[in-house]
Amino acid sequence: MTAIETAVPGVPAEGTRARVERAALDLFTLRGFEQVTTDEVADAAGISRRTFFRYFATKADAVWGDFAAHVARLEELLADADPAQPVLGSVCAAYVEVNDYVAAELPLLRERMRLILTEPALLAHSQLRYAEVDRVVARYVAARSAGRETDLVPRLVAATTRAAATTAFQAWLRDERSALGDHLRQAFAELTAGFPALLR
Amino acid sequence: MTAIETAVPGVPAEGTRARVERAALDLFTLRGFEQVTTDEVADAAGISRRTFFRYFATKADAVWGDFAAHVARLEELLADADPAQPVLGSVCAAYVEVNDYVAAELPLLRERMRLILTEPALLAHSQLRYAEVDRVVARYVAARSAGRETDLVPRLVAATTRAAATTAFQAWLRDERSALGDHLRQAFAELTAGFPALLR
DNA sequence: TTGCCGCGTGGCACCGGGTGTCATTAGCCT
DNA sequence: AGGCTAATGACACCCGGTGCCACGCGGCAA
Repeated sequence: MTAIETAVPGVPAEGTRARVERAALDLFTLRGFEQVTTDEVADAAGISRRTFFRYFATKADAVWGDFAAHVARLEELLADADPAQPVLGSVCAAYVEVNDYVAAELPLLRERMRLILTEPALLAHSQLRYAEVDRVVARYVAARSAGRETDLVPRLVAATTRAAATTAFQAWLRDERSALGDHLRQAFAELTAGFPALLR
Repeated sequence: MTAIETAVPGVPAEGTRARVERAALDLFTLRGFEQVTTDEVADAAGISRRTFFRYFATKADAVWGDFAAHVARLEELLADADPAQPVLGSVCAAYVEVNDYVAAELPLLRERMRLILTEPALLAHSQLRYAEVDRVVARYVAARSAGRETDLVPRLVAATTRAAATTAFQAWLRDERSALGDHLRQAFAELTAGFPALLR
């Protein structure tokens, strides 16, 4: 496969990153993450393998988009949360809001998340990304409950809410027509109420 | 570094696996997972690199011991659980019991878990191992609640209880003299009660 | 215009994890 | 003794990731 546009050295590239992401997503979705080499992705995007690794630290990073901005937004939402609201409620609300995408972005999100939650190598890698999210949440809970970020409860809230969110994403992926927000709210409702669906 | 015992080809090896695990654990703990090559581990254990990968599918697998047996025991505990007990309680109890180690095994467990939860590459890899655990738990919850393994609630229980268990392990690692069971019970108590520690 | 410089780029060599293949060797069975 | 099985080790290879260097474009100053 050859390049659509030949890259010009010395030029700021202007949209190269997005083009590489598209090529990566397409190839990974089509043939599977492990079956595609970084050489092929780079080639499809019209850059060299070496340059690919200047845009993305690892092969896996090419599917995450601007995840750092996502985490930053979550952090802002938590910082702006009403202190009168319960801590756990604020965390869940922030998760719901940060994942409130406009309709046009949903297909891309689906593609990303399908890869991340389906491909073993990407699922493993996700743990490293989600660790950043956990730290943000744990820090917030610690601050609100006058504890330390490394205490059991802040970490527990971070780990379990994130697990719930991930599970909601899985459910969303399985049902093409469902709304992500509904799954998230249902998952958090179960979690915060101690799984009432299991009472019998 | 040279071998303690030179391996004899054709002989069943008898304890080679355990020797490799020890060498790996020692080296990883001493110098860090990524800083040690599989060549060095193999050499320290007196085998070739190629043979190392016959005992362990990946470098990371050398720190997990017989994890499949661990998962199998959890599955048995769940199968033998009292059907009169609440589902969630059975899952938590099984987690506590499967992690009820005799004192002599605790230092080894600490070493393993410290590596797994501290080294980024191992933390990422852990996701793949824990996915097996999640499936076992989700299957049990689905069976008890007349649902499917892929439904939201079974997956949710599996993901959140496992997240709670992992968090308990982290707390245990931070406190040298604490009991793992105490952390697990406390984490599960918080989880199943909807985090009462956060009420204010 | 000429010459210099910064920077994105690509080529290349290298490292390390992981795999397929093949020859070697020992124990065992007949 | 001869043949079979199974564990091993050597070798070549693939691929992700990195360090290094040379190239070429645009911009800037003289």
